[in-house]
Amino acid sequence: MTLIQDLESRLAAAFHSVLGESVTAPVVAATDLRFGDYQSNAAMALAKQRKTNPRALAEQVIAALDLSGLGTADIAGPGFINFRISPETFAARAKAQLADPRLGVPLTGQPKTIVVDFSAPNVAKPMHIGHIRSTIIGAALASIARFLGHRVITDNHIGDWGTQFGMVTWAWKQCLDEEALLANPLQELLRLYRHASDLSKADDAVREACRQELVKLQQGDEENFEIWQRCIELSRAGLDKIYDRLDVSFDHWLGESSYDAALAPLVDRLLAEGLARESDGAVCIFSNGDPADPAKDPFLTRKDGEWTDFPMIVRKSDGAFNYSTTDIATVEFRRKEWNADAAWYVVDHRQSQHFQQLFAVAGRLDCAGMDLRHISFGTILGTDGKPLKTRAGDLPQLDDVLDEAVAAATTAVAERSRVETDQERADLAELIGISAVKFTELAHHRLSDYVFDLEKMLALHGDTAPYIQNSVVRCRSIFRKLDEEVDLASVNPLLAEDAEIHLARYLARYGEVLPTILDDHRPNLLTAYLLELARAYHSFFEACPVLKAEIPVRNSRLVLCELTIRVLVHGLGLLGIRCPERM
RNA sequence: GCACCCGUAGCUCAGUUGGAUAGAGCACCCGCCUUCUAAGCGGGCGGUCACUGGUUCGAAUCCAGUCGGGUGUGCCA
Repeated sequence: MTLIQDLESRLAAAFHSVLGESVTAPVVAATDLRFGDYQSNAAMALAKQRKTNPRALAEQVIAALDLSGLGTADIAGPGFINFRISPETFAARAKAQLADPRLGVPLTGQPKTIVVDFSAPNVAKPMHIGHIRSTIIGAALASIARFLGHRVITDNHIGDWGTQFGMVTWAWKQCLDEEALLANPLQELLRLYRHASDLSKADDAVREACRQELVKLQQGDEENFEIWQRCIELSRAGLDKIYDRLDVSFDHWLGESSYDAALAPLVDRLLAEGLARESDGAVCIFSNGDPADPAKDPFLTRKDGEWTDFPMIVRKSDGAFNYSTTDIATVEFRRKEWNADAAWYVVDHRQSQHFQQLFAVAGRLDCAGMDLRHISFGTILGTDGKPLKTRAGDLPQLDDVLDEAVAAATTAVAERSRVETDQERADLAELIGISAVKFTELAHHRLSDYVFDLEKMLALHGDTAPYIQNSVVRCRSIFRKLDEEVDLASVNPLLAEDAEIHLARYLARYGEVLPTILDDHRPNLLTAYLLELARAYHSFFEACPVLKAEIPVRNSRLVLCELTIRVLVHGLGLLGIRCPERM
């Protein structure tokens, strides 16, 4: 049980004895430590409902409140109830947390089967900087949900059956450079894609030819299928390399092509059941009048002063299926085969309209009970405040960005690091460079656009991954210099100094912070917490010598050190970030 | 036109169901390494939370409107 849970149940009991009925009395971490450790505003809210005096109610509740073994409570202002946790309580918490493999984090009361759909790059194109948000946020949310006790299935729904394959296939037949393909497969595939893409923008005949190549592929043409297969193999190897580097993996790689066989029957069924109909040669799903407000209807749009149809196209007039078709087939598969209760789509905000339609369609099918979420995110900007691009006007490739980050980290390591061998320095630079990129990504609110600034990301100080990693490294250094075995499990910590109490206070919050992340799918709540904890540790480190302290105090401090390492390493681990031994 | 997202310190960003004097980091200024890793610590400077109304004991947060920015808007994904 977390401190908040403990306080809430005791507070609820006190309210019950005063009011004679059950009420919920939320407790939150205090907004300002001057007021205490935790606070509840419940007396004000409940007094308002009952039209009584909030302060008087709070006083009655406090009189009835049993906080034995926790701390004290008092009333402030119009009726805030402030809780002050005793150092002894924090000490006991630290001891228990150290003995708990879950570090004080409760399991969810309602475990669900959740499919997390993230990353999902288009095959035949190298991953670019835009893929990093989905990949990093998705991986973090998946591992957090899993740790909290959900059954999580991660699925890389790669784009391997869409229009870009028509383009690549067309260009492959026109101008494939076999030598270049062997030397650098992804670059050659990208060249082919760009070649076709550029030409088809200017030339309708090329555009049509590309479309036809896709139709042939989807209809089982042997030559096109062979080309497709080779593209997939080559691309997959390139993608694996990047995922290794990012330390990201998936339970499944069920791309669009996995659903190929389901597409035609799906469209037939939609037609037969009257859920879709033909329009301009395409098969489309239209509004069914729900919701009644046309502004909220994802199948309507306003044009020339009238609400007009904005259908979801499930079969194009050329006969090919598209993204919408595979997505409907995919959600049905996840429901039926995996028995999923929920699916989280970690995809950028520009596709929100698509997901509104998809979710509405799922509701009309057998997926009605599923909790479908579009976990959208904003755009990555350059330092000029505009969407990040290379000089050529494309998005920078992810591998190049990671290389740049590692190069910057290499310089920093050369200047600062205490590690000795070249190999250690190279490993450390790779770790720090990539950690910094990942952490920066996770530290932002996912919905806001953010400026991608390598220099700040790899800063030697400030709110960055290295700041947290450094606190772990400093902490580990103490244990390295400790010249005896200490049985930390048997230590009963004593907390006297402010810095010790403050550190223990933040350690106790780990189990309170983690579950809140899933309320709105916000990994940045965890980065903020870890930064606070690292800050508390650095302050403690300066103020409270460990090895020089007398035995009982020293052992207390060792408990705090060990627990800090565990929480920081665990928290960073959930975010997909490792800690070095030294730096 | 319509829909969605955003507007907080010079810069980059936090701010959990509405809470108390709105917080970090960077930059700038002043201190701290013969003592466990200075990628650190302590202190200072810095904001009319875009604007206007409303809801109430209380609003950066909720509602309405205005201004500014971004994104999407029938066969791309």
